Amino acid sequence: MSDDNDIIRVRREKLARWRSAGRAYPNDFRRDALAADLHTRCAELDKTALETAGIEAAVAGRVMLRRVMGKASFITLQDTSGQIQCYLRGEDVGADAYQAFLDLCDIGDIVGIRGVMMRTNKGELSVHAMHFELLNKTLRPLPEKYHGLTDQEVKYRQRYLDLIMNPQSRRVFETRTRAIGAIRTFFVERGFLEVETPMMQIIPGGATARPFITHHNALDLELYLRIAPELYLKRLTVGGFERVFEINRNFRNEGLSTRHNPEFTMLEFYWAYADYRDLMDLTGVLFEELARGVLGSSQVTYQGQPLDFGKPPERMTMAESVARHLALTPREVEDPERLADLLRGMNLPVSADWGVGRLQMELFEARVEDKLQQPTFITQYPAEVSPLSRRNDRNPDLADRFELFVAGREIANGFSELNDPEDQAERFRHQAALKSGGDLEAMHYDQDYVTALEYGLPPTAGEGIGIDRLIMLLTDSASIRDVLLFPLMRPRDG
RNA sequence: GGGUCGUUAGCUCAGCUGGUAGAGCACCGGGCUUUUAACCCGUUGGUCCUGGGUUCGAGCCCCAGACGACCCA
Repeated sequence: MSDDNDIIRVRREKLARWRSAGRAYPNDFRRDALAADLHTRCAELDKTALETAGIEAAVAGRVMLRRVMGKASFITLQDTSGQIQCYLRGEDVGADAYQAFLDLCDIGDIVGIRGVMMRTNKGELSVHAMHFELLNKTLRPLPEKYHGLTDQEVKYRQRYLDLIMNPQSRRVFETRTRAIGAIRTFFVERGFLEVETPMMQIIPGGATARPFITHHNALDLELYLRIAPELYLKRLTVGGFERVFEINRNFRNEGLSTRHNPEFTMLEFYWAYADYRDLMDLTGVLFEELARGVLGSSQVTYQGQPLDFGKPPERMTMAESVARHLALTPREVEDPERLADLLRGMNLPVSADWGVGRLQMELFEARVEDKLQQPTFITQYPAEVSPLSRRNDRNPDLADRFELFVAGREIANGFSELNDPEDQAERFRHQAALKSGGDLEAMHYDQDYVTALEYGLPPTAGEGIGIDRLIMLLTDSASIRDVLLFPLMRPRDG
């Protein structure tokens, strides 16, 4: 980052010469063609056909490569669509402009070129320049032209360099945008209304997580960055928006990892007169359509592992999955003593007040979760860890809830919503007790939300899908940082 | 939080058993009118991550720390 190396000093001198020549940082160059479009338009035209066609083009972009051969030069220009070669000669662009190119223009600079399409002897499509103009003299050199930028940290900290140098990185973020667009279309087509709900909340709700705290001066009020939009979206369902969704940021005050960034993007949607089984059906369709629409195939390769989104994901209860992966009998997997022994045998903490469901879930997280490679729905979560979920009709200790796992990771979480205000009040009281007992992730009691439920939430199902993790799957990215344009990084000191 | 690996020129990387700090690209000067990682000739450029220690002498060995990547919890 230092300013005192020779390369930057020389470039500053070139900038000074450009300024004194009169017209630095011009703003009037108008481009009429993109590199990729020129390649398409001229694909069928050979060298002689182009000579007679006389196709004119004005291109602009960043100089990525530069090959000077005395009185003639080639540069490789990169714009938003791709790259195109340009051919410059003094006798075409004018002696002064060509000299300015030789003296002032480096790799990385932004230039504008007007000329005629041609092909070189080797057949490469090029813009034969009739006009050359420097549009921005850059002061810092780009990363090395052949190896490019490979340093992970620099890619994250200076994403613009990554985007200039690595078309694969560009593609990841283009895919991200296309996928989110496809998700929007999917829900809009099915009658869901996209809404925005508060990011700054007086009571952070909708998930068990530690929030970020901030302060509103005028009201002298502690505010929390939201950990989930859930309780607001369900208020809207009370209000008669029977199908709503939101794609937006959540904030959770937890550590950084290849799967966690403190701010991340979540899709949540709520669907009145549906239940958690309807959600699983819809989710299977969504994932298949996304893979097909964005990647062109329902077969996805993630980190060398084939994933099949072409058929509905397998469904398994949590108890079944634990029994299967730990080779337990149906009787054993319902035996709290047996389950607690297993946990203790793995050096995992066990609390005396955990029921069978919670014990199963701890074993699930320890031994099963990361083995679920193919898309799999795990159903029947313990009600005690699902304070916003409707209880199962046959077993009130279980919730009508599922999570979707792909490549060993939780991607989605959905359930039939708890719309019994008295049960909800009871669950909040339990959460508040945990909170005062020191559980930093437990929920607050949200009276305003209970009041909304007292006006009547229709029977509703709701789901959240972690968009970043989904994009990781679709782009074969190993780290969440690879799908976030600006992941949180510890500041550099000095 | 634990483990492994890494940090050397603007960039990508070498650097032997501890003995004057290296290459390619970029930059600078020269040559070159269809090159394409252009090429040819000649230069310039260093807080070897930081701080201690061992040693006649440390990029290299030892200790501590910072930062990063990966794996694990």
